[in-house]
Amino acid sequence: MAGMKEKIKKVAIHHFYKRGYFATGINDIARSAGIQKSSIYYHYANKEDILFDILETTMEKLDANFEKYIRGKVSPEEQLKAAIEGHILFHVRWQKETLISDSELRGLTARNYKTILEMRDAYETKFQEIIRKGIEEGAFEDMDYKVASYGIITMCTSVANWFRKSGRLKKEDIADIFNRILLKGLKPAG
Amino acid sequence: MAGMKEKIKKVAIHHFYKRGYFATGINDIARSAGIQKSSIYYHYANKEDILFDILETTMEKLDANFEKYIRGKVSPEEQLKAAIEGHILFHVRWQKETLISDSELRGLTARNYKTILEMRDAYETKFQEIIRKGIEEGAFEDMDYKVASYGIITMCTSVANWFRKSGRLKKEDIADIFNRILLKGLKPAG
DNA sequence: GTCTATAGATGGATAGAC
DNA sequence: GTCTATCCATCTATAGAC
Repeated sequence: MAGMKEKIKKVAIHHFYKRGYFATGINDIARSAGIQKSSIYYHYANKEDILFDILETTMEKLDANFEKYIRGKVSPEEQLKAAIEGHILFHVRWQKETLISDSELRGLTARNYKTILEMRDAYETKFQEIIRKGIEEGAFEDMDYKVASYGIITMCTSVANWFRKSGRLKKEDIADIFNRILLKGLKPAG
Repeated sequence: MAGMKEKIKKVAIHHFYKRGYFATGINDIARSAGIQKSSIYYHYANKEDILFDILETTMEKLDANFEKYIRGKVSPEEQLKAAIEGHILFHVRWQKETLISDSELRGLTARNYKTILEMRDAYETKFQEIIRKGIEEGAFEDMDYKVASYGIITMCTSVANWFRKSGRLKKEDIADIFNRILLKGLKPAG
């Protein structure tokens, strides 16, 4: 069937999100895709390969999303605000995928693990550079820019954990609240 | 052997932290504890029971830690600062346990899951109440206190993910940086 | 490209001796 | 309180027919 690989990926995302990678069996994925488990192996070399596919494409999309939001922004303040907004909206839009990216890295063997980690590090470095430059220019308070970036990124990543489309607030509201706290928090006092 | 239950718990924490709950076998735990896997079942009813024991005692200690730090603090600002400091230092002190608490809840069946979730909700509510009161009194900017608390708690929880004892900064430095960003970020602008 | 059948390993858990 | 032995379910992955 054409598109079966995409279907397998889609149902795998659902299961990895709901129960976790190790708790999900090839059988669960096959059943949800409407095929026999052996047919999975025509499309993917093994179970880890499915996870890696999900993580790799998610990281690629996350990076493209960053570049889209940052385009045209010049000052560190503008850039950070755009980066935070983009990061939050992405984690709402791709809630399942980002949650898997955040919690299932241990399912990867050394080589694949390294690949994804390098992509994540490259992404975090972009955030860090914005903050580092902002501190350098005096737009942000002097502080350890790496620790600050860890905290900021994780805070924004967390929306994937608790955001509900049926909730009181829209995703744009969340982005506004977090941006208000974080930008004010980074600016030099009085 | 006296203390074997504690030993099992200790090596289980190590394995759950390193590889995750589902990826860890009863055999791994038994080997690390220096006994046969069947002997595990003299001390614990089943595998999940070990996980539940870890999560329950961690949540109890986290709550006691909160109360210890909050004691004597009156204003919302003082209280939030103390709560944040206590939360961060706890997550550094009990790094493995808190990381498991944060990522292995899915290993629990319904009843146990509910128990731990209620403990976590009660803890988060204490944070939320501080922020809600601070907004009410005008000490903090008017914003959705629940969303703010989710972000703040997750940001502080994140230290369990990346803090290294061998790193450049001491745990107290991290607490200072985060408190500076967050308290300034919550205070009304100008 | 999907199927049936099954290999081969490992998982959690129990029985009963000591 | 720990052991040996074992049951039985489940898991990933492969072989080979269609």
